[in-house]
Amino acid sequence: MIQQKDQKGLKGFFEKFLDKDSLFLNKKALQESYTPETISHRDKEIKKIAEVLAPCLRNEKPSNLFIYGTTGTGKTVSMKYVIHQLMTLATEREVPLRAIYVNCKIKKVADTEYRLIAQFIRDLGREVPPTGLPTDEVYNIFYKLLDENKFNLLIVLDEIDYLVKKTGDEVLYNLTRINPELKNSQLSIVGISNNVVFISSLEPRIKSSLSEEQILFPTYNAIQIQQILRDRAEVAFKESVLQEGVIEKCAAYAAHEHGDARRALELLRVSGEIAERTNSDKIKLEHIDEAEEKIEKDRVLELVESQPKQYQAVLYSILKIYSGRKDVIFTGEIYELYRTICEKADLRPLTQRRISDILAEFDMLGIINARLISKGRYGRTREIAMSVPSSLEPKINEILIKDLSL
DNA sequence: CGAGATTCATGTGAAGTATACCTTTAGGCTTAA
DNA sequence: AAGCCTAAAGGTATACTTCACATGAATCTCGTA
Repeated sequence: MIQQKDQKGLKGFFEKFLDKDSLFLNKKALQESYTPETISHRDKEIKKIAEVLAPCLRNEKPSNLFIYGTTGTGKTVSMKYVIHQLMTLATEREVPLRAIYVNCKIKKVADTEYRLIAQFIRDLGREVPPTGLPTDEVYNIFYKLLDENKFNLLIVLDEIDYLVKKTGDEVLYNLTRINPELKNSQLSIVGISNNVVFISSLEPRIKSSLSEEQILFPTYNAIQIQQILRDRAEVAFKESVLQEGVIEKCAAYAAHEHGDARRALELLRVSGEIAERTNSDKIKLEHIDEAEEKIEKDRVLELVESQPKQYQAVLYSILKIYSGRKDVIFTGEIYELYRTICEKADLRPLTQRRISDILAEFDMLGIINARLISKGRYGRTREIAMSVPSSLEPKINEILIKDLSL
């Protein structure tokens, strides 16, 4: 917070900020949205994707494709990379090809059947209302859009397991069955999932249709991550701003988390930001530790802040009980406290049924750790514990109190 | 003592409801001929 | 008479509620050793 007396110096501060040499050359290279020129250690996978999808350049329908592997193994980047190349070539050669990338995990965008199809339509350049239309009607608009113009459509469904978990596999069934109805265009689906066993949980007919081709992305080892980091760092940072061992340490942290390259890159970026902010002329090892903390903190706090009020009230009850007694909690206790909190926060309390679902969602988000247990004679319940670092609890508490105006 | 039966506290699926939003339709008003 | 606007009617998706049944191990019950 900048105090009154400092305000005169604000201009000076900005000037100094501008004059100061940035450690970064091109920070974008470390951001998640960045698609690098070349992707290391994924040649085989990328080639395979390309092989599967190539027919669409000849206006033939490529096989549906299913890609799986744990987080941060480069599934999304590789896919985006191939799409990018395909699209460039397609425009060059005037091949009628379009690609839609959707992340099904994003709430309120693509987490129901209706919203998913609506999102496709929007991506194809037509507006549809957020609700109110029959789902059939939305499908019809989609068909028509496809049939009006002749082109090949490539749909990439990232985190497809979330979609199925929430809405069932009917969507996939409908999508895989669209093709025979289309006269002009063709539709291919690429599903991406972190969950390795996901595909086997599908109904056989959908399973076979979706996974005409499958590609597994193996995890990176520490050496590979190091190289990925070096490649990106070269683009992102100015020369010799990295202290000896920084790359190795980032890689080690990430390898710890089963080879998650995304985390490693984020770690490196945030370390750079911290170094810059503290006026260090180099990124040092201790910046990484700080970054590690900051990332987790930001992730959790942002998540907490973005939750709807009801969800926050539930979380507040959990936090309140949990921080008073560092032990597992049961659903009943939470619900009881939740009701009194609703009263204080001027909220209409939801039913226990609903709270049960909300708790399950928190579990999925990784804010809490819930386990279904039976206490025999004393019933059955979820055994719940907070799963965020306890150092964050006061901060979360603060946010919740503010948001719920308690 | 041990095999079933019982029990508790809540999970969970299905169906129903409230709300917000959409399109269609019918009526009323305006306008131009 | 045609055209335009508005409000009501009729329909949907979504978030939530209600209802009813499922769960599963600690505990109880009761026949048997």
